[in-house]
Amino acid sequence: MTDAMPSPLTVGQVAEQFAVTVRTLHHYDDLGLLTPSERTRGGYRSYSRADLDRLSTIVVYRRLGFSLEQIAALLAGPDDLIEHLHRQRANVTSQLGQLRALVTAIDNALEAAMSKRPATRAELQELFGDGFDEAHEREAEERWGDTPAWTQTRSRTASYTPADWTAIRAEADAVHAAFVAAYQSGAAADSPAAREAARAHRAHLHERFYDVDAQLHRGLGEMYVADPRFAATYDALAPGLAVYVRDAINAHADHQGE
Amino acid sequence: MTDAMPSPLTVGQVAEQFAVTVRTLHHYDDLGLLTPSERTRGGYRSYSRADLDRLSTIVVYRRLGFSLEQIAALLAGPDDLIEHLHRQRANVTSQLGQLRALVTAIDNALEAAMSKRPATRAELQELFGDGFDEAHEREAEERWGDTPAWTQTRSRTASYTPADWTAIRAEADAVHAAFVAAYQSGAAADSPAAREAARAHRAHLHERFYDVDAQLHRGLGEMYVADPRFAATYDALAPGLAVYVRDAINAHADHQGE
DNA sequence: GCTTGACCCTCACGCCACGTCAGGGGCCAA
DNA sequence: TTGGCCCCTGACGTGGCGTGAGGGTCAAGC
Repeated sequence: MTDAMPSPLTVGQVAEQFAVTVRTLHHYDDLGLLTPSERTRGGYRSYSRADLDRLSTIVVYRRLGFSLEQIAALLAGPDDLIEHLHRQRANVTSQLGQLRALVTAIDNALEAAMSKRPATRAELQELFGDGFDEAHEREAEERWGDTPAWTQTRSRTASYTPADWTAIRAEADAVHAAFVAAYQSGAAADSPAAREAARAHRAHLHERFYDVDAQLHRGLGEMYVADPRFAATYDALAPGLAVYVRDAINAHADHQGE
Repeated sequence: MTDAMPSPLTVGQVAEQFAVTVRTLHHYDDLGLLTPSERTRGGYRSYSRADLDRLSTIVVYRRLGFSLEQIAALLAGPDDLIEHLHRQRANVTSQLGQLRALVTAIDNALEAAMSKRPATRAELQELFGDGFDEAHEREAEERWGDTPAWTQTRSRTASYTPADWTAIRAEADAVHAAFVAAYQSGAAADSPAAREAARAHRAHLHERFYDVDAQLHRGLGEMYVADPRFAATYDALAPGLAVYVRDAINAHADHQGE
């Protein structure tokens, strides 16, 4: 937690500090993208402070989705970063469009493959597992039965078809996956990736169950940490995830409020 | 344009009919995913009607983003297609979230890298090339000067910064890329991919320049075909694209109207 | 029957950013 | 000196094909 590290570092130390693997550093060395400025007598790579600066630039560019070749060009020439960023944005936006079309296609396939009657309890249970049994539902009723959110939830979910429920389940899984991906990539709880996951989380609840404003969203985040059953659900996906989710929700809300 | 093809087909014929490459068919054969039921004396692959049916299933699954391994499983076992579709949807949705976060990150980088003064004419010209000179602008003024769309465009674009303009350029490029990708993939003008591109096109204009309803959007589509300069711009990206864009816009509008 | 040209065959390497062994050596404390 | 942890350099694997190289096959026209 302190940066009182001696200046020349070994691969392992550098790897840990930048949350990359040793293999990645070897790879960058092979490509000539980041060659440590010294070697020890024994042949160990020895990274200077300047090497670390360069690496941090590389890591940032990588997070922006640049290829290693592009990064090398950016680091070498006085090329225009802004122009590269625009090209990159266009690429990513184009990919976004393709993916959105893909989701539409999948949804169409799903609709074609499924019947449209409202879902039975058995189907719900199969979809959501132990989390969706009668006891769970009765408790929710007792706990929130007189809140507007619960009323809204009851009226909206009553008409959902099996297709809707499986879509909802898929969305929920995707939201969880996004949180886990951000968390395990080492991104901070207020990083774009984490805030994006929080945004998706709120949008999911808002669209499928009940109106969620920033205030209520923060409350949910706190509950995920405070209520051991919610905490256990998240921590089962990745230890420490519940706290991360709460922090990401708060970061998202802060960011929106600006 | 007729399907009066003899039933046993060679790789080249099959490849053309399904818009895949010969190498792809070889690859599927290598994997055992699609082994043609016969060979000629000379060793040529010979695809029967049943082989073609199987291939069409494979192609559809590929468009839905399944891996070849998953497709093999789906074709082999009586596995649940619906479950696979949900998993696939969750994956794609997760990727969507990641990409959205990436766009945010890039935008932040761009904002950090650029100043915020309004853009100069020289900058606009550099960005948009020949399409943005004084003559062009005067003509536009004469042609549309008294329409509400043009008034709105003037008032909104006046405050755009260089960062805004480069983002707009990137978006426009992305929209074009989406049209070209859909067009060249062989997808019909009313396919999800093409309609998604049309949606992005309308959203782009709507957000950046002036309010575009379905009616106005259709009008623009017709103009892209009718006005030779617009048609030339699109056809330069890919011959026949102008007509495709118009048809995609109409398909999108029809779909929305349902 | 022979030539021609379009089509087909089977290897086999290349791509991208590493992951994952395997086999061997260095470093440091007890 | 021993042990345990770290480091080194190859070298192959991943997915879904693209792209040759080097050579055989087929149908049509002469």
